[in-house]
Amino acid sequence: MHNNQLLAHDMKNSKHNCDLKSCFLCTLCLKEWIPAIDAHRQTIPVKKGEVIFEEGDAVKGIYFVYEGKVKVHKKWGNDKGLILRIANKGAILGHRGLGHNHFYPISATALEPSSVCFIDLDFFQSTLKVNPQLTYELMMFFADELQESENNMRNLAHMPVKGRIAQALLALHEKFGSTKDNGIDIILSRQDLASLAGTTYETVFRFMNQLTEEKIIAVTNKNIAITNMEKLVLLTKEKE
Amino acid sequence: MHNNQLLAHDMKNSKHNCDLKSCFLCTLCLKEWIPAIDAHRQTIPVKKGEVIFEEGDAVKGIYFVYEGKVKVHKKWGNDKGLILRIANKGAILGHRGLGHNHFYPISATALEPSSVCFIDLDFFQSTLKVNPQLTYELMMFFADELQESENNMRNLAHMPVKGRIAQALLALHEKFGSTKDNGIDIILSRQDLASLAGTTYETVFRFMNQLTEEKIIAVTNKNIAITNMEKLVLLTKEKE
DNA sequence: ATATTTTTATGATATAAATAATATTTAAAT
DNA sequence: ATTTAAATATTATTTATATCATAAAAATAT
Repeated sequence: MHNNQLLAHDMKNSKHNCDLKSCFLCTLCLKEWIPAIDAHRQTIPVKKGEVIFEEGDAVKGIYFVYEGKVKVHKKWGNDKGLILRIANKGAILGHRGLGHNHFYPISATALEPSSVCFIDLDFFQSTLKVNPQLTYELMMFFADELQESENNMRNLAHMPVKGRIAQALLALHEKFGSTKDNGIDIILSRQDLASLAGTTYETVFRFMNQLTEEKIIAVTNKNIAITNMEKLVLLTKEKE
Repeated sequence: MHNNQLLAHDMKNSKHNCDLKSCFLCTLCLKEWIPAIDAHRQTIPVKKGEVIFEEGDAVKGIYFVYEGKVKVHKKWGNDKGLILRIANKGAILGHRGLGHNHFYPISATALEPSSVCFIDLDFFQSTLKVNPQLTYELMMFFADELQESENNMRNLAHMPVKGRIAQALLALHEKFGSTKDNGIDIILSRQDLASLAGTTYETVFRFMNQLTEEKIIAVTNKNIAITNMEKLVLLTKEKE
């Protein structure tokens, strides 16, 4: 459904094609296989806010982010949700659609103008067969993701909201680094930050104010800078 | 003199050693590799409540459950925790220790007298190299686990406790089936059920009473029977 | 340039679920 | 067999966080 629209776009934009050497797929494949990837990939430009695939869609293939940032999220009802991950340059996307369920368990939405590379499922399966190293690393990647997911699960169950917000900020800082003025190099709406910490907009608003008052963070426009890393880390630590 | 000892030892082992054809590992390996597994495996009996490995321990290898049930859990503070999974016969255990972090992110504790098969990491890595099919299926298994973990994450973030308890009971029923008298075929303490639903003992106590009053479940001794599946499922569907 | 939608701001109120406190039953250990 | 420890039962109280309500400011579309 969404894919049809997206596929229609890609013919025009060949200038944004990736360099075939920096993403999860290309760095882990035999170099002899790269031409095959080149022949099968489809580069798809996505606008900010555009949905790449949606929870419940049949899995047709797998994506790699060439440019931009994409949020991976799950819905609950029609106004709540949870962001599970933010995929950036080079990251694999849609791999949750592998496994024995052939429908995406999550949605992917661009947070900024992005460009993703699409590989259809059949070709991806062949790629796995031809590249055991890729299969192995994909397995390892899943192991890491599972570990992180279960950490987050434990945090949702037991860590107070303020700690979860702190944790989210630390993870964003770790993943996206900081700009020249020490701000975390990603722009997120407060609602998205709330969905990342598993809470509501209002609660994020309140605690962000509190963190600012405590001089643990500094917010300029939409840019968040961590000014007291120790205290922020302390907030994520279990008590007693 | 040695003979008697050996005989006794053999008898003990043959009773508890696995048949090399039913677990995750053995069903997915080339049959030619089975003797190698046989030579490297170590069967370990574990008592009820015994810790097989603990969160933070260095990863030495991987386990397969031959007999019994093992809870996989994460700690928070020293009195709180979260059960992530209950591994039963045939299941792989400790695979969260694969990935790039070489310390177990979780603990494994036997819920009943069990028997597990230990494979050291080096040999397991060789096994993966020799058996691409195993690597592939392990990757798929991780994909499934990640999907389940993220479902649970969303539920922890948004589903009310009663729904999460319902969800936990449904998952237990799905996984362990039921005894002749329609009870879910696992005995869990209320505290473990609480840790599985991500809540406290008292809250589980309250809602289990409520579910019993509503004739959705029936509890006899420690055995839980689902008497109204539809209503139980409905509780997991209530949004907003 | 103006209308409309989305995001942000902020206090008041409601409530779900945790915590606390205590009694009792059951299981494990000496 | 008896002490000790662990699991269960139960109600009252507290608190953390969501919900509600409303307004202003930005951003996006017309």
